[in-house]
Parts: sequence; structure tokens; C-alpha cells
Amino acid sequence: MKKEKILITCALPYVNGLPHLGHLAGCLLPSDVYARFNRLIGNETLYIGGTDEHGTPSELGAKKEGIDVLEYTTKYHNLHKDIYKKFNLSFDYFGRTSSNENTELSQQIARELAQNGYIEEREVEQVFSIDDDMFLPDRYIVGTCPYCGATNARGDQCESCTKVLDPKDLIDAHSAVSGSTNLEVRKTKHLYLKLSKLSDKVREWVNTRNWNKLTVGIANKWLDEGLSDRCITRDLKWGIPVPLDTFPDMKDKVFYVWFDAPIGYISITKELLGDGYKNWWLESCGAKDEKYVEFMGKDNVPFHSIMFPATLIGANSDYKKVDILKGLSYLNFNGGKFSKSANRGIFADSAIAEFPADYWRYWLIKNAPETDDTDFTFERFAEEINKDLNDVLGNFVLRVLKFYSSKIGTTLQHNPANGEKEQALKAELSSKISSYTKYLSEMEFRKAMAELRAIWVLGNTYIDEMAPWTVFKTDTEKSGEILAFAMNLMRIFLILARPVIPETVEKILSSLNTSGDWINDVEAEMNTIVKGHNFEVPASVFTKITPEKVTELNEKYNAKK
RNA sequence: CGCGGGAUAGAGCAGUCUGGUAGCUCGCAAGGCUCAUAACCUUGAGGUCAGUGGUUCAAAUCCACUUCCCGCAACCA
Repeated sequence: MKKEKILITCALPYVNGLPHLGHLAGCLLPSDVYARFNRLIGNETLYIGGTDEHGTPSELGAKKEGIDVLEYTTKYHNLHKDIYKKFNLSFDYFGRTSSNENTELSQQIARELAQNGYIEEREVEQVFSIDDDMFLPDRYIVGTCPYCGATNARGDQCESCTKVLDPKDLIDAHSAVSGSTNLEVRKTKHLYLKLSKLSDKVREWVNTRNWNKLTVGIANKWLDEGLSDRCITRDLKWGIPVPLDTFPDMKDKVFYVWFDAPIGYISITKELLGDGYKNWWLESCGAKDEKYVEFMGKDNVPFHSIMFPATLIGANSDYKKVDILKGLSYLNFNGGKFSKSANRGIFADSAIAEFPADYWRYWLIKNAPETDDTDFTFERFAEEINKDLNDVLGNFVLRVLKFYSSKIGTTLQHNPANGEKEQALKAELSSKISSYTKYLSEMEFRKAMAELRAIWVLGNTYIDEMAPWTVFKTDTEKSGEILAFAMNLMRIFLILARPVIPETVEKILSSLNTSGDWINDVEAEMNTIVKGHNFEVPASVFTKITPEKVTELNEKYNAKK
């Protein structure tokens, strides 16, 4: 198989607050499974993640906790890092957008854009809150909707009647930060990225992409409506300062988070590899032949398909741009959204306290929201963990190992059987492994998991048909050979599951006293565990989730409203 | 007429691009097995493919319209 070079990024979660199952399902876990899979099949893989830290929510969050913003984002960055480690996300590096590297690179890209004539200074009017001593984003101005009379309308939109508003339309407008009505409209200067001028180049580039229908549809819609120039700076303290050497009028301004966040992919690589980042990000330095895959929630698709590529195209045509954009839908919780304020849903820290990472990983990948929003319920979770992991895989492992060790011992006295049945099974297994591998390379996670489960079932069917417990009574040798064959099957089942449930696989493979990266040649791999091989019987593989536990969880996490 | 996704057995989904006997998992029923975590294996029941109209020898699939659900909607990332 020809080895590929693969760069994988996962949309950077906003640092403010902890991620919930939706974030894991829609972006973090799929990217990790894909990264692990690529490493296992021998591709040169770089998997980059991090936290997006700048912007108003961080400033306000820090104020609320009474600490410095950097202290605040550092605290939450570490919480993210810690929790992802517990979920076994295998980032080659998990960085942050508040790093020096990101500051330098974002400033450099802004200079490049300015040199190429894609940045323009404009004077705009914005609402300033005198008591808060800050400009307020539209969203942080609330008041009464002039159309429907709702009293909680936001400056950008009324949530009751969905009408799009201008903050100046609001009746009794006040600051969402402090409640102050002491507001005034002030003039302020900002930098605009001239997307209108970049539109043709972006379209030309989009046309060369082999994206799926959804992504192309979103991208073309934006292009067809015409790209508007977009403000890339803000009047905030917490952000990357606009470089005054190039933009002398921009004192006390910072870049808008959406400008610097995706640049974080590049700067985080640089933080890890130093100048080696060029091999992954500059086409002239070897990035031309690599495959760059981005994972994100569907809300992020416009920014990754249009805004970020436009920024890179405008700055320097040598930057590597995305090849495959995997946008996923949302995971809901019992038919509603996850909500921290309403205490609905399960967040990453509680999730890992309830069940091992592999349970979550398996379920969330098997039910990845690929085409439509997907509903999480504890009932479904328990059902699939119990059935697939416990009954199909876990039970197969134990029934084989326990029988052999109790009747014969923990040192293998037999070589695997190789009759007609076994030949047929190996052929079927090869074909299913090809499909499974294909689905994983194409990021078709649901189909991949269905195929993996079907592969596991082959083990139980084989054992049942061959009935080594019956054969044992008359032909010990034959029985042992059947079980030896089953142990080799087991090894393959586990190796194939490595991208998804790495912790369990490591544990059981180590009991089996074997290992392996990936299965390319079934015939050869089926003769790995042979006469003389020692193994241990693991105490357990998975544990079932009881109905009582499901009831308890539903109450604990407000699953039933 | 904002954009997109969805509607297929009791539940969750595939199949729709490229029309040709409606499929998978769970649940349910019957049988088998008794090595294993009351697990496993086999078989079966269960569907006017959201609705209406059209194209066609033939429509879940193509076309038009309608209904319902879910997201997104450019200063919240």
C-alpha cells in the first residue's frame, strides 16, 4: 500500500467552559479515530488540536471569576487538555491560540494581506457602554423587541420572533454585561478583509475541491450571494494586538477571534515542530502532496470552506489549504439541546466519571451525526454498549479463553485449525476487512462501525457451529485447534478496533500476549498465535450497564425534562 | 417564496446519485446450544418507503406540488 502524508485538524473548541458530548461526537472523536487509523495503517500523520481563547466571552468569564484573563484561559485550557487526555484523544500537540507563535503568525498574515491590498481601514459606529468601559458586541446589548415586544431581544436578533435587528432599534437597550443603560454610539476605526476582491480566486480554488454535496452547497451559496468585506478587528483588550508597524492607526485594537483562531492550526504546528511546520503548511516545502483533512461541526463549515481559505489565498498562495472538509451535525440530548444553564445534558467531565472512555468512544462513533442531528439517550447508550461490546465482543473473548484455560491450560498446545470452514471464514473476513478499511478511510464512521460489529459476530457464529465443547469430548486435538483459530480471530477483532476503543484493546492484547498495528494479510495474521504461546484470561472485558443505572442517570442529568 | 438536512417495520438507521423481488441492528416470537457476562447461534412475524399528482414496461429511488420535524441565517467560535 502506498503511504500517504495526512494532516488532520479538529476545529478548536472555545476555551470558555467544558465541552459536552456533542463536541466529542461532532468533531473531537471522529478526528481522533481517523488520526489513529491513519497511523496504524502506516501513513505519515500529524493531528493538531487546541483551544480558541480570544474574545469577549473569555474577558467576561474572567471578570466573573475575578481573575486575570490569561489566568482564566490557562485554567480552562488545562481543563480541556486534561479531559481530552482522559478520552484518549491522540493529538500530536494540543496548543492554544494565545501563544506567542500565534501572535506572530497572525500579525505576519495580516501584513501579507495588507501588502497584497486585501485589507482596508474603515470607520464604523458601535455601541459603547460607559459603565462597563467597553464596546459591546451586538449580542451583548439587550432590550425590548420593537416588532413583537419580547423583553429579552438581543442586539443582533430577537429570539422570540426571529427578526434580525440593529442594536439601535431596541427599546430600553441596556448592557447584557452590567445591565447599565448608560450607552452611547461611538465612532471607531477597524480593519476589513476585502473578501469581495478575493471572491474570484476563492471560487476558482473551491472548484478544484472534491468536497461532498453539503459542503460545496454551503460554499457556493456564499460565493453566489457575493462575499462581503469582513471586519477582522475588535475594540478589546484580550486578543492579538494589531501590528502598529503596518497599521499605525490601530492602537489598542486586537484581531477578531475568527481571524486568528484558524491560523492557530498553523501556529500550533509551529509550536510543536519549529521550522518543521513548513513541511506541513507550505506547498513549496512538501505540503503539496499531503492530504489535509479538517473536522468540524456544521456551523463551522462556512468559515473553513470560505473565510480561512480566503485569508490564506490573500496572504500567500504557498499556504496549504484544506483538501477534505468533514462537517458533522449535532448531537442532541433526549430531543433537546445540551444546556449548561438549564443543567441538561452530560458534560465531558461527568461523562468520564460515569463510564470508561471506550464506552463513550464506541457509542459516539457508531452514532456519529454524519447526515442528520442525532439523539443521545441513556437507554440507547446502555442498549448498544451492552449488546455490542459486552455480548458480542466481550463475551466472545471470555468464552474462548475460559474454556481453553479450564480444559487445557494457558499455554497453547495446538495450532489453529485450517479446514474448509476456516478457509471460507478467512475469505469472508478479508472481504469485510476491506470494506471496514474503506469506510474508515472515507470517514464513513457509522458504516465502519456496523461492519466492525459484523466482523465480531463472525467469531460467535464460528464457535457456535464448530461447538468445541462437544468436539472436546471425543477429539481433544480438534477442539484445541478450533479454539486456537478462535484466538487468532480474536486478535484480529481487537486490532481492527484499535482506532475506536484503544484502551480495551491494549488491555486484552496484552493478556493475549500479542500485538499488531493493522490487518493486511488475513492468512498470515491468522497464524500468529500458535502452539507454545502463553496467554492470560482477563478478569473482564466490559461491564454491563444495568437498568437501575439508566434510571439513576436520567434523574441525575435531567434527561426527562 | 432565506438556505440546508430529514420523513423507510415498535425503536434507531442503510438503500435514493446510477429506477428492476424493501435491507441492517435492537426489540418481539419460536427453535438450537449449554463454552461464556441469562450470554451465543438459527429461523420467523412485522413496512400502502410522509401525502398527492406526473414520467416509465417498471418508482423508496426521477420530476412537480403539499405536509410535518431539525439545524443554520455573516459582530455568539
